[in-house]
Amino acid sequence: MFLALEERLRTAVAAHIKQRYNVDIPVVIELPRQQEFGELATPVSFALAKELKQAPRQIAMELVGKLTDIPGIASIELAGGGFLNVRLERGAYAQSLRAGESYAADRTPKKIIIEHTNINPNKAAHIGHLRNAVLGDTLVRMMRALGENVEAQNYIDNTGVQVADVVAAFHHLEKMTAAKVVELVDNPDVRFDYYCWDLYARISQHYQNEPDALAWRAETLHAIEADQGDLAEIGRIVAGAVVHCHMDTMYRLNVEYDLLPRESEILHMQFWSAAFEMLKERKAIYLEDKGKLKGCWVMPSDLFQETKQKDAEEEEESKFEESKVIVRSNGTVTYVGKDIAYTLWKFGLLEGRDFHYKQFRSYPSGRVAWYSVPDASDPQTPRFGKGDAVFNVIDTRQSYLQDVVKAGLQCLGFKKVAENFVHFSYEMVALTPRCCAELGIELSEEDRRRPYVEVSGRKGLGVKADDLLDMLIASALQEVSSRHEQLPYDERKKIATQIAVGALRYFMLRFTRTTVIAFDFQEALSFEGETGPYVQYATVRARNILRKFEATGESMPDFDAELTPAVLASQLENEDFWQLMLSASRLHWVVQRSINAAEPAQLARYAFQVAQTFNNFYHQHHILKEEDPERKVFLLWMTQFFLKELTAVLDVMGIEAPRVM
RNA sequence: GGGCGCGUAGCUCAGUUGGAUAGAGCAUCGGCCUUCUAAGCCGAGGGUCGCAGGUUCGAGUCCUGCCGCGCCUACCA
Repeated sequence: MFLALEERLRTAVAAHIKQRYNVDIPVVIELPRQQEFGELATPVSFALAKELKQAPRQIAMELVGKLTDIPGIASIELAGGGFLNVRLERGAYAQSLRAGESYAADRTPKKIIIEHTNINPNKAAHIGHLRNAVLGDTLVRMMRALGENVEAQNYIDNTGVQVADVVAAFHHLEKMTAAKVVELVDNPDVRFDYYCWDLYARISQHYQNEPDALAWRAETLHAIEADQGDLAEIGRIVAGAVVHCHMDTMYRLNVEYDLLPRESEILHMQFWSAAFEMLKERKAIYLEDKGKLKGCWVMPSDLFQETKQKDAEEEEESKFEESKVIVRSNGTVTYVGKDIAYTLWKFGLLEGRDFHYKQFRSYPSGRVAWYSVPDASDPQTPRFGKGDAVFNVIDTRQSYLQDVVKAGLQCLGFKKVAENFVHFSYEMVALTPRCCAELGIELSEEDRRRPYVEVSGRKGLGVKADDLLDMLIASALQEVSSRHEQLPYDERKKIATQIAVGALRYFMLRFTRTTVIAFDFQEALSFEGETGPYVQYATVRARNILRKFEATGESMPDFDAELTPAVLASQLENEDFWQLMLSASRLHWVVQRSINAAEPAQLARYAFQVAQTFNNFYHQHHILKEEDPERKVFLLWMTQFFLKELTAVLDVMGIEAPRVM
């Protein structure tokens, strides 16, 4: 609703400017800094002043006189040096909200592929992976809220170095056969992903101490690629079991997937050979015949890096900018090469190549996660891939590689496609030195002086996702139990879990993508202030009002009959009421803005602000004690409206609204 | 060396594609529970927006230079 009004205003102003001044300038619509200024504002007169060489205030005055009769808008006023402040028709606005007019996309949905999570299936998920999954899943939900057709993919690198290292560790350090590893997976007393976490740290340490052991890695990688023997078998077991662990962990956080494409199938279906032919044909890569990259197929660096002009001397010195190897001299393809092939598939550009699919698991929501298999697709398989746009949620450290992939698309002549290939990057989650101390991790003198230390799977340095979630649940459960002793344990546990997930998802979302999260237990475990539970608590308060009202024996009024446009208009003269309703009605507008800005943190911030507005309102107006019957009916409807809207906001963030708290 | 990013209150962070008086949370101090749940509300103190120039009606935001910090710059992924 708000989104539609903003759009209407923008169009009207732009049309008028075009007609009267014959100027095409972008009309910026913003929220006024202070609410007394109205609901919307535009500084367009300033931009126009520059264009027309006239005083902004003069232009603004002319505009005010002409911009009348825009439906839904009560007035436009001149303010300051030339701002146009816009006030909405409160009654009409409320009327449309009450009638349940909601956002409806008036365009055909686009197919959007969002890849996120992508954890190497060789160890438990940690807090860094959580940021990825929460950002990715929230992006998925935001796009769906705007009506897009979204496919959530979680890419499984089950044939890479990381899996190989753990496989080698099982074989060489643990002396386990494939059968023994299966026993371990089936042992209910062992958390397999945690076991692998420790094992991975162990073998990484072992490689450091005895570099000769690195031969194990090569041997294992070879076995996995050839898909033969006990090592390959262990590889399948490890990757398969750990993926299940990750899926369980993510499901605890309300994260669901549509498709798990696996690297083994990208190899098996020979996506690469098709991509290789395309790249060679388009001369995007060439066979290096000299220097240290002799024998490799490489992509020249100028294709994916913008470099300044340099004189010969500098060129001589520059040993850092080199071509990117796509195919190694031994003929094997690098990760980037595979990713180019996979990206081509995502856009439906790998003709004649597709995965085969089977069901991986189904969720209680009804969604089914599929995964790629080497042969024999399930006949029920939906259509995967062929995206209009692709978002890769990958941390910023991989920007370089994502640039190479994008350059690959451009070189192949897919310019438009490359524009719709988005690296949705974000900064890492690091540990504060204090956090390391709490975990009992010894740091070097140098690291202790840093603001934060990078999480490292190789070093086993990190906070596991499930551990953090367990801590949050335990903490929330204590609080819930102290407040609701009489509730059955299962119920309390369920609420505690909702609160824990709310706290965790909100924590991961409230930072903008470019901010390094220096993880701190105290901050992450907080349920007060700008947190998920604060927002959840506001919904519980609203729910309590409605519940208490019904407990008095009164039945809910017939809002349709009682809340006439005149009643709405008169009640909304109260500024508090108007601000709350306005604030709660902006979800789609905020989602659209968050997507435009590529910044889910804006949505989190909005949720907090709406909750804050409600809490303020809650303290000032006692609804159940309201004596004016008309006002009481109105406030009950407002409460209901607020509850519905804030619940919807939380849902876009993947956070549930608990029944009680 | 080059690329990307960051630097805003004691701490952690926002700052709406250049706009109106720079905002939150935490922490500190002071109020508010016989009230629809205090996981809350109200109030106070706290700022050279890293530094120096520039662009303009207007700069925390854009440009240049410098300082500090982080990441990337593999025939690993």
